[in-house]
Amino acid sequence: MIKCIRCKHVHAITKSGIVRGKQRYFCKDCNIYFTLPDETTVDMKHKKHMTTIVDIAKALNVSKSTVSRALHEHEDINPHTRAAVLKMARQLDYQPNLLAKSLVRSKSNTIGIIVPEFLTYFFPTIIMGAQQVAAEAGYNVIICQSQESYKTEVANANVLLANRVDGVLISMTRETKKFDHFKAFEKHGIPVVFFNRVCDEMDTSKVLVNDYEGALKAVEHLIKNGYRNIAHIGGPPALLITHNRLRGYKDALAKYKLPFKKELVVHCNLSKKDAIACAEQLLNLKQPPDAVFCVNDPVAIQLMLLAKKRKIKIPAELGIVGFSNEPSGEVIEPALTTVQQPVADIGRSAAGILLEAIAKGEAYVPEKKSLKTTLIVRESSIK
Amino acid sequence: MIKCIRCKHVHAITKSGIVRGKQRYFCKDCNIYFTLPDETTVDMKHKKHMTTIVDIAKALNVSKSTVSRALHEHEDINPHTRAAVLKMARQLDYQPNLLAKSLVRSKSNTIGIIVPEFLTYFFPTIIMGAQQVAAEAGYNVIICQSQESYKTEVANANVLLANRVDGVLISMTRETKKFDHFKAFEKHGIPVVFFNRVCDEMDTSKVLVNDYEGALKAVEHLIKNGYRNIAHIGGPPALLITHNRLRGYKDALAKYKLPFKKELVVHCNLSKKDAIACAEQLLNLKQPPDAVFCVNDPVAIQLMLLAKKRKIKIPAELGIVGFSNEPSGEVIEPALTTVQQPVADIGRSAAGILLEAIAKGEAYVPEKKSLKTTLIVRESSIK
DNA sequence: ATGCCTACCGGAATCGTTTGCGGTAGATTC
DNA sequence: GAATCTACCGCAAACGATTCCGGTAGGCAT
Repeated sequence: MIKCIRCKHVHAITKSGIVRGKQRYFCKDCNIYFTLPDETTVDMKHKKHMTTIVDIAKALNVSKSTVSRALHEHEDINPHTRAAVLKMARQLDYQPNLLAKSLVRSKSNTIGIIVPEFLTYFFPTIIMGAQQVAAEAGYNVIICQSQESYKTEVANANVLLANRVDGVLISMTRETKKFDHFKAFEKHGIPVVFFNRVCDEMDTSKVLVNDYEGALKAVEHLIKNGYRNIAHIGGPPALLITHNRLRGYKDALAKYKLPFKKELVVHCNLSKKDAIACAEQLLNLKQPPDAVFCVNDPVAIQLMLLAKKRKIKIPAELGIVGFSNEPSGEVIEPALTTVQQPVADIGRSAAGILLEAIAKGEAYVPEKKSLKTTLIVRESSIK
Repeated sequence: MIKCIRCKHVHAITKSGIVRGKQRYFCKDCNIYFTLPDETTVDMKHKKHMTTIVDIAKALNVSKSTVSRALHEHEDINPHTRAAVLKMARQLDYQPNLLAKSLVRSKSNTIGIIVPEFLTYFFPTIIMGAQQVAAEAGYNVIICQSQESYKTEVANANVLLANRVDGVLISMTRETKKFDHFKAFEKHGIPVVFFNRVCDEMDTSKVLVNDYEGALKAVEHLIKNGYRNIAHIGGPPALLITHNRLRGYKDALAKYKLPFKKELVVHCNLSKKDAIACAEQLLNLKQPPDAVFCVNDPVAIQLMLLAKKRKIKIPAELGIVGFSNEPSGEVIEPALTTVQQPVADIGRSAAGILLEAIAKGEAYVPEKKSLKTTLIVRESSIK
């Protein structure tokens, strides 16, 4: 018969429905409902248990507060107990549970990064830089790829929010036009730093390279080397870099009183295929350029490949300058002159600013940082 | 005068030392110690509060259990209350606190990745692949760079342990000879999958590319193209890939009854400097090789650069094959023949296996996966 | 002996969830 | 009409830390 779990009697037991698959009983004496403990499931308590501070506390017969204090060089602790705790912690190889710590401190020591993609060397390098700085400060990094899609970018933001990151580094999608998902961070006091693809509508810190200046230097270099009919293969119009580099190109021409011819400017969506198309378009001109400033190195390389195929002599008949200094530019012949961006520095700067913002909290005032570019002169641009 | 916080009287109060900078009192009547509440610190409770389930619960006048259940399509919930909860959650724009969830579930939905470096395109691409499948399964990724240092690798492992990751993806340092930091994962039931630089001493899943087969194909290709005195620049002896590629090299020679000459095999630590040194060593031989199979593309490129400097004709006088198909190999002249590895697939496979291991728990049996390579024939190896 | 001090230690609340199980109202059954 | 059922809901205990503050033992002065 069924015994009441309290009075241990059997006389006043009645059934009382089935809950969650198990028969429930009611003891009229004790006025209590109960179900029988599950006999089937054997003690599967053999889960790999990680040692906690209570384990240490028990082993030493002290309270967990004491253990916690010992582990954090709190003043209210006897050096002897402290030593004992430290020793025991090592013995049981204790690993603090950062999740619990984050929960109670409401600080996760984690920063989030949202980048549009991860394929080129560009973003990985930035992330590496950021990760280095973060790691030194004891921060972890959660990385999200938005895949150039607004929708996943919003999802990414929510993931980071849900993980209670202490700050976020963002390079936007090229299709992002609404910014509520970014503003959500601000609303909760989570600092945000944009890099590269920045958001003008938000009053946060921003890190980018001085594209304008880089482009100016590049084109100026071509002019100084005797090129006069200089073309430009630009990037997609939606991107800020496109405008800035184009502006640098124009201003360099203006500075040396060279005419701006709009047939010498074409826009490329940065795919390999389109790069070749743009190159062809320029080389097919009745009056083809004697030099081209390209929006980035891959485009420059496609142009160079095409020119070589057509037996156009580089740099004698065609000077080429790229942008971004990718490894390939170094080994191609002739070696590609390019504008180097301090890629890892972008990540480092952004992370540094972010950590500062996290530390200062409310008191922090956003800053804009513009990183310098340097022209790397190789063979492709020296007549 | 000082009033007792309980009896509100002043007659039985005596001082009782100073704790944490504040005067403490003792009421002999109530037998109670107390300090005066701090008047100075004004209510700074205006911290940005994120809405929690109790906020929702209060707003709806239900218990937090009900809210939790409503949010998780639990069966014990009335569709109406569920709808109300969902609506209110949206109104207050509730973001679940994953830290708290992880704590109680003892499952963080996070996987860790330890890679030796982050500079080449190789590891970023793997990570991207892994990150993709992880994200699809709702997992976050924490990335650590060991910087090819055993010490930081151990530190990385501890970080991941402390963050209670559910699983780990590892590509070892080349100097790692002790594996306790890896075994710690096993001890706590955290599955580990090695990729690329695997650890033979551990009985876990491993993902790598079929280096042996790739090397075999590469050298066979050289032989078929008429090269007879084929050298090999290998990697550091500590790495498995070094052995496998060397084995492929040897077996290819044997297959075609070509003699193995040990002076034609040199080992390179993969740095640029050492690559040049190795290349020089081979080219300086009394009887220099007529072809070289290199452990990877960067090494092959350094060799090619040196050979070109010495006016050695490639591929006529020297055939070269690399390994890993890096972008630079495509633009160098002559274009580099290489063995392509499915890089992103490594990450995807490893992450897939890891997720499976996490899901199956104890029941999981480790597997070894070997990914196929493909030989990409370009110009540097066709006489 | 009586205050008051210092130097520690422990109890308990808290962070935001999940979850086992007890409780209850109203319907249904015998 | 009593026993039993269904369909919910709420209480409270975890999870593993941190931290506020009360408690206590022993020392020193008066």
